[in-house]
Amino acid sequence: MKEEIDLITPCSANCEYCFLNYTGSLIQNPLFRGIDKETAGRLIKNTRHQVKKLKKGEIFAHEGDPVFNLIIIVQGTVAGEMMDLHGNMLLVEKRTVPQSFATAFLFGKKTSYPVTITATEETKLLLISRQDLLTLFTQSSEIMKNYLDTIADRAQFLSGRIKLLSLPGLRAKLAAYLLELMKQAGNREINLPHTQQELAEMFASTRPSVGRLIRELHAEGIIGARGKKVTILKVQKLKDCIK
Amino acid sequence: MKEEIDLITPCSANCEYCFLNYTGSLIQNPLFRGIDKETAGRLIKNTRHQVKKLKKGEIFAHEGDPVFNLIIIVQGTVAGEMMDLHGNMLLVEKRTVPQSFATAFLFGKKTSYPVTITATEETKLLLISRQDLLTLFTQSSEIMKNYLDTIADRAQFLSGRIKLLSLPGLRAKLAAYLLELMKQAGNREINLPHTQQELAEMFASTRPSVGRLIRELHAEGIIGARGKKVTILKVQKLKDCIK
DNA sequence: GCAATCCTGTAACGGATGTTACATTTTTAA
DNA sequence: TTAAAAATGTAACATCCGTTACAGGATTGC
Repeated sequence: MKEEIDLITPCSANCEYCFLNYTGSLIQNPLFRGIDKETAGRLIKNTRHQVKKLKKGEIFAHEGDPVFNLIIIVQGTVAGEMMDLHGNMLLVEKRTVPQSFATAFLFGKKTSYPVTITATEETKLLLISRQDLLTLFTQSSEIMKNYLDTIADRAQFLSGRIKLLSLPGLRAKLAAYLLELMKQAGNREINLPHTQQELAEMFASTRPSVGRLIRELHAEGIIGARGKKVTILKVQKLKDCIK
Repeated sequence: MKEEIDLITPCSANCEYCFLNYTGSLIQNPLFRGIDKETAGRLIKNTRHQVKKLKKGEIFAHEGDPVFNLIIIVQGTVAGEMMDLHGNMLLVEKRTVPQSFATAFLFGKKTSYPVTITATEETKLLLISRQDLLTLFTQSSEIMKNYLDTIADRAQFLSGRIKLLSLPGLRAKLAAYLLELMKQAGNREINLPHTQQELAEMFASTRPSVGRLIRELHAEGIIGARGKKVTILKVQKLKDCIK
C-alpha cells in the first residue's frame, strides 16, 4: 500500500484503463451529483487518478492499511469485513456501483482502513489521492458539498448501526430492525434484504439464534414469516420487545 | 427548532453574547487548528453566528430534530443520549470545550440529530449555520480541511464503537475494551475513564453483569482491579477472551 | 439437469448473562 | 461536616441465547 500514491499518474486518452470508459458510472456517483458528464470528464481529466482492476476474491486493502485515496467503484462489488483475533469474519457491508468507499477515512488523525476490503466479483476502481481530491474541491464547490454529504450519510449509517447494536438482547435488535424496515418500506410487508446469516452477523449473534427468534415471533403471532417475506402483524407487540 | 436559522444575526461588538468573549476557547477547537487568533476572529466576525446559553439539565435538541447549525462548545459540557421506546437512557457520549457537535449531521440526506443533546452544566454554544459554514470553507481551505478531519475522526470513532459492539458476548467486549485502553495508554496500568454503569451502557449490558465480569477476571488472575485502577496481568489470556 | 454450494428449519443442552435485591463504599452537594 | 446521591460489591435465580448437529430446501454454475 505504501507506494500506492506514487503509482497514480495522469491517464492518457488511449489508455486501456482510462476513466473515460467509466464516465457513465462515474457521474452516477453521489460525488458528481448535479454535475453533467462533460464537466465531470473535464474535472477528472485534470486530476491525477488511477483505475485499478481486481479479480474476484482479491483483497484490495487489509484492516489497518493506510488510506491514501478516495475509491470510486466503477464496476463490480466489494465487501468490507472485519475479523476478530481468531480470523472469524464479521460481515459489515457490501458496496457496488456507483458507490465509493474510504470516503470517511481519507481524512482525520488515523487514516487507516477499519475493515478489510475484498472484491466479491471482477471489479474496477477509480482512485483519487487525498491531495488531488482537495484540489478538486477548490475547483468545484459542488463536489465539495457532495463529499460532505457523502461523509454525513456514512456517519448517519454508522450511528444507526450503533443504535441497533446498543439494544440489549437479540430479540430487541431484531424487533428494532424489523420496525426500521417497516418504516422505510412504508408498508407492513417487508422483503428481508439480508439472509439469516447476515442478520446474525449484523446483530453480533448466530444464525440458529436468529432463525429460532423469527420462528418464535411467528409462533407468537407477532409476525408472519415465509422465507424472505415478512409481515408485521402486531406493531405494538414488536415495539414492546425493545423495552 | 424550525426557526432557529432565522435567529442567527450578526453579532455586534458590545453584545453580551459576543463570540469575542470566547475566542480563547474557539481557537482551541479542531476546526481552527493552525489558525491564529486574529484570523479566526476576523473569519467569525464576517460569518453569521449566534451564542446560545443553556442551563444545567436543559435540552438543546431532541433526537430526530433537524440540524441547521454547526455547534461549537465554548463553555460547559453536553451529553448525547439516545433513549429506547420506553424512555430508558443509553448514554452515548459527553462533549466539552473545545469540541463541537452535529459536525457529521449538518450534511447528508437526513440531517437530524441521532441523539438527544442535554447540557450537564451551565453551557454556552456558538452556532454557525450550514450555509455560512460553506461560505467559511471557501474563505479558508484550512478550515475546510480541518472540518473534513473532524468528520473523519468522528467516523473512526463510530466505526470503533461498532467493532466493539459486534463482538459476541460481554466477556469479549470487556476484554477488547481493556486491550484498547492498554494500547492507548501504552501501559498495563489503566485508569478506567468510565463507571461500571457507563461501561454497561456502552456494551449494551447491565451494571451487575459488568461488575461480576470484572470480579471474575480478577479472580482468574487476568487483571488486577482496585476501584478505577486496572492492571492487565495476562495479556494473552485477555486476547483469548475475544476468541 | 445435475452437482455443489448456500440457505433454512429444527432440537437438546449448557453456560453466560440478565434480573432483582440489598448492603457497603465513595463521591457530590449543601 | 453531614446528608444525600451515586457507584460498587455481592448473591440467588431465571432465561435467553450460543453451541452443535443434522436434514431438507433453494440457488447457482456448469
